[in-house]
Amino acid sequence: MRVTIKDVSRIAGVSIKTVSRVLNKEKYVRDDTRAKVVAAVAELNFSPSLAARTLAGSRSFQIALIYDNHSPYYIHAIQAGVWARCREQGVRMLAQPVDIASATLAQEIGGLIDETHVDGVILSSPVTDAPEALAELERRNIRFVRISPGTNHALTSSVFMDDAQAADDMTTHLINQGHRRIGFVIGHPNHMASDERHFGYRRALDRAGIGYEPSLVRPGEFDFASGMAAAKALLSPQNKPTAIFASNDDMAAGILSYAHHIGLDVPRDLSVAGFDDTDLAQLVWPQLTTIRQPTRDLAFAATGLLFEADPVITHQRLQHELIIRASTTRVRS
Amino acid sequence: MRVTIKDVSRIAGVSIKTVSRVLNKEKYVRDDTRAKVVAAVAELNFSPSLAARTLAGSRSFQIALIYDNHSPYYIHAIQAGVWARCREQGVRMLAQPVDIASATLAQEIGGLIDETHVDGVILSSPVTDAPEALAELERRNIRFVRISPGTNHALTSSVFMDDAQAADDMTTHLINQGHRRIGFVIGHPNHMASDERHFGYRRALDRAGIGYEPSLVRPGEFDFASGMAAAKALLSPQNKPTAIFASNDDMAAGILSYAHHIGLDVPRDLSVAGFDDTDLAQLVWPQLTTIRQPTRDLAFAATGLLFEADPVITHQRLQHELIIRASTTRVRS
DNA sequence: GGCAATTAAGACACCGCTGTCATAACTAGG
DNA sequence: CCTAGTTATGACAGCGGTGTCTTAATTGCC
Repeated sequence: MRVTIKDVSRIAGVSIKTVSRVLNKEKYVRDDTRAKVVAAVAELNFSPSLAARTLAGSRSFQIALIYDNHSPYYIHAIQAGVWARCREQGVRMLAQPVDIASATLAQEIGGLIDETHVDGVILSSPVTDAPEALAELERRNIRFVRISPGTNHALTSSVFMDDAQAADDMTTHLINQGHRRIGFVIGHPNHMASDERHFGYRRALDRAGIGYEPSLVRPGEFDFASGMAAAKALLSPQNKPTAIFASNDDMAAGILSYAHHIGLDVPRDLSVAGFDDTDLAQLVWPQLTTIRQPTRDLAFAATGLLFEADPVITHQRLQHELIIRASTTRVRS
Repeated sequence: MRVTIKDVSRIAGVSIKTVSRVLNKEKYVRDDTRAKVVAAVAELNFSPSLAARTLAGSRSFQIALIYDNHSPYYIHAIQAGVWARCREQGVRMLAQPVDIASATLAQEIGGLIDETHVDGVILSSPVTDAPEALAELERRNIRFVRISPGTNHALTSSVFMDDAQAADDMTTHLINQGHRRIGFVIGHPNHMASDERHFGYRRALDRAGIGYEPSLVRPGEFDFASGMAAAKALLSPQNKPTAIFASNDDMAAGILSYAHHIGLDVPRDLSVAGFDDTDLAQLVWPQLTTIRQPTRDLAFAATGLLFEADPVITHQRLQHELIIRASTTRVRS
């Protein structure tokens, strides 16, 4: 049979309510009483039933992480960050993949909340900007924090980095290395960060007095294949970029692959830069110059905001970092 | 206020027990009664409280996926497979990372089960072979299925692939391409699959009448860095392998990187093969010849076994596939 | 030492469902 | 038409905790 709070109370010689107080770290328990309870809990190896606590109380000790992102690296880092913070709080994490294009998105999220009574929700991009999802969460009046939202910043607490500034930094770095014809691959249109990065690229060019040339800019989807395709278009004879800056590492890897394929030497013939600093950046050759996005830390911080006692809306910006590796170099004169 | 089964029963004009019957697809409900209930559920957009169902009933509609694996690709695929199967069953998945080296492993798993009352557990390698974890699950008499266990096969249902045969296939492929000096990088010692793959490599050599040369075999840890380190050791002048077979793709990527670093052309000067066919295999250049491990399908199948009504111990072998890409070629004469 | 304020502990209802048991409504066979 | 068996539905307790309220014990202060 399952060990219950009753067993603990019997062993400790107190009422179940007192055990409950100790479990929940409430005050008004004498130290010696607390000690007896703690001892009984240890002796019986008691873990309280989440189901019962949820049903009787006003908390469920669970939060949900909702995501729709097909980059394993990104998701892995996000999960790790959320999980680590949950662990500190003694709260369970429910990982919930969704499809933001699905017609039943709101229903799924609503059902999740009703079924599980989660205490809060973490939204990762691009679910952060799915109106149906946001509306559903608002309607249920549940606390949620967004990681790198692109829109509607006043709505909730959020954590993010400055994507525009990061892209600006990278572009400026390339310019400082003498590059003037810098290709750019835009990210997935669903992600607001894509716009920001695009904007940062353009701003840096502007400031340097370099004209923005549409033929040097290509759409992408954040995946390897679209990186390859973009490279193919950008590396045509009339374009002749000396560097290509991709909006994420996967696409940069695609560019590398295509460049090798047509016999270019990176970085001698072409500099390639990525964005995100996922593990992949170091698993390709040459290793990618990229922007370190503090993904795990963003997730960790976001989860911390969710647990904040005072639910005031807070925005936390985490610092990115320009990581210079072997895939970029000074332009040949 | 929350919508409860009472609200549904009132709208439908039946008792709460009847609503419960419909929810649980029990028999002994007339079709017209069922229709009334279904309509009321839809009208109120009712989702039953998991906490209440868990507490009152004998099921929790949740299972746990326990893993300790630092390959994002692998975990991503495993999660996706488990999740897809859970979704079909209307069951929630609790993802639980653990540290199999931790002294509190058993306690953590025990606590998880006591707290959440999960209906079953999926174990992914290498937790599949952590004795404390297995003992704890046995002690709690909970159903669990293992994905690619290395030991103790009679203990539980499991799904797996034939790692030895796969490594044999790959080695044989290299031999057929004329390679005789084939280096091998062993996987992480915690993983039983490492032994199997190592064994398969050796068996293929044997069959071809090629001697097993310890200097051509190096330990690894399943990560990029250990692949690089192994390459450094293997590519010494006295060794001169014409091919290196790594026990996973991450290490193969490390080998590629080191080979490029010292100016080797892959596959002209050196063939490199991986194992797993993670996304990474196509994100490096040249793309890796590797073994496709049906990771997602393994997870999907394992979860299916967990839901099997009749809990008979079943072992399901899924087929691997030799994927030939650009990183290997005929040996130069 | 007496009284109010504070601290400490327990009694008990109840959270929203399911399991068990009782009972009502049908169906079939003689 | 009656009885037994089957099908359909409901009443009610109880799962294991927490919230609220009550009461007892202790403390502080004049």
